[in-house]
Amino acid sequence: MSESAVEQSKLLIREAGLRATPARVATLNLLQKSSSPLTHAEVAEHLSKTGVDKATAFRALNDMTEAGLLRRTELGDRVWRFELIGEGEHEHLGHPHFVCVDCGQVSCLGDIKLNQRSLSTSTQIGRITEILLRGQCVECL
Amino acid sequence: MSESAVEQSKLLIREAGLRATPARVATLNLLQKSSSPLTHAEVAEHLSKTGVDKATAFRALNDMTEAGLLRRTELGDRVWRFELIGEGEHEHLGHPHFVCVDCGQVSCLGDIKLNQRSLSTSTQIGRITEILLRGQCVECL
DNA sequence: GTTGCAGATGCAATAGATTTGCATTAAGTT
DNA sequence: AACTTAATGCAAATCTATTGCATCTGCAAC
Ligand SMILES: [Mn+2]
Ligand SMILES: [Mn+2]
Ligand SMILES: [Zn+2]
Ligand SMILES: [Zn+2]
Repeated sequence: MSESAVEQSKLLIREAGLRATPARVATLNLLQKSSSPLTHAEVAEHLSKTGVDKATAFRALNDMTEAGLLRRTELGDRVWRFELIGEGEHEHLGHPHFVCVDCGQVSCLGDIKLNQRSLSTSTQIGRITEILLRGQCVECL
Repeated sequence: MSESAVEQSKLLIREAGLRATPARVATLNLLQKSSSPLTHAEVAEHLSKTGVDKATAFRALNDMTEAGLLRRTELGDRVWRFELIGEGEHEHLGHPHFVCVDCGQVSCLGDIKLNQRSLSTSTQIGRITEILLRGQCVECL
């Protein structure tokens, strides 16, 4: 992890109104490098190598989520996952995800849209802000 | 609950290879009348009125799910929900659901489809078997 | 560079949903 | 009616996440 990346994380954290502690900086940097959302356990295990308690890891994730730096979602396996909120992304309007029901692999998706007919159905239900797809990944087919 | 409905439930349960106990019959009949999937707690509370323990309610739901009578899904709020598998429905290929992130209301949806572009994206990911939409229901908008 | 203090952390205890062990009961068969 | 084995009741245990509290530390002000 480059020096500048650490400094940039510290800035982001402070801008969000939180103190830039080692646990938070490490968490943010870890999520920055990850291509899919990470669970509390995954982050906690990473941080534990530097002696950080899992309660602290969890609080780092929750606090940064409340502060608007991260997004927290539950993808159907009863475990919270956290990911960085991208530059242009709206805080509560995330991108779609895919979860493999066999191996548990999670993928972040780009531009998934409903067809016209489904869209009109959906407006009668309310405002859709999140799409989650589940199934079998190519590995597990 | 009509006599014939009870007898029909008993038959269904026995056909699935399970004993037709009062707890299971009551569970099946309750789910039959419900228009959206019910949680463990909701079913357990209903059954508790007739003296059924919640562990039994949980086992009734899990056992009938394993036996192929029910479908169990987690819609993002860390609680299992159960619904009858319809006549024509495939066991693992359910219908889409919508969950209101504000009030928690759950709706079963009919024919939600992805648009053509998203469909081709999805085949590169794997086989989609379930779609979950989240957002705000009309009540909460 | 030192100080002060609100915010952050460690550790253990707790919470909420679901599951499991085990002795006892009862469904379905003979 | 008796028998065999699945199902149940009750309590204890799991699993994931949260919280209380004493102690520590980031960082802003001297
Ligand atoms: Mn993502
Ligand atoms: Mn449904
Ligand atoms: Zn897979
Ligand atoms: Zn609502």
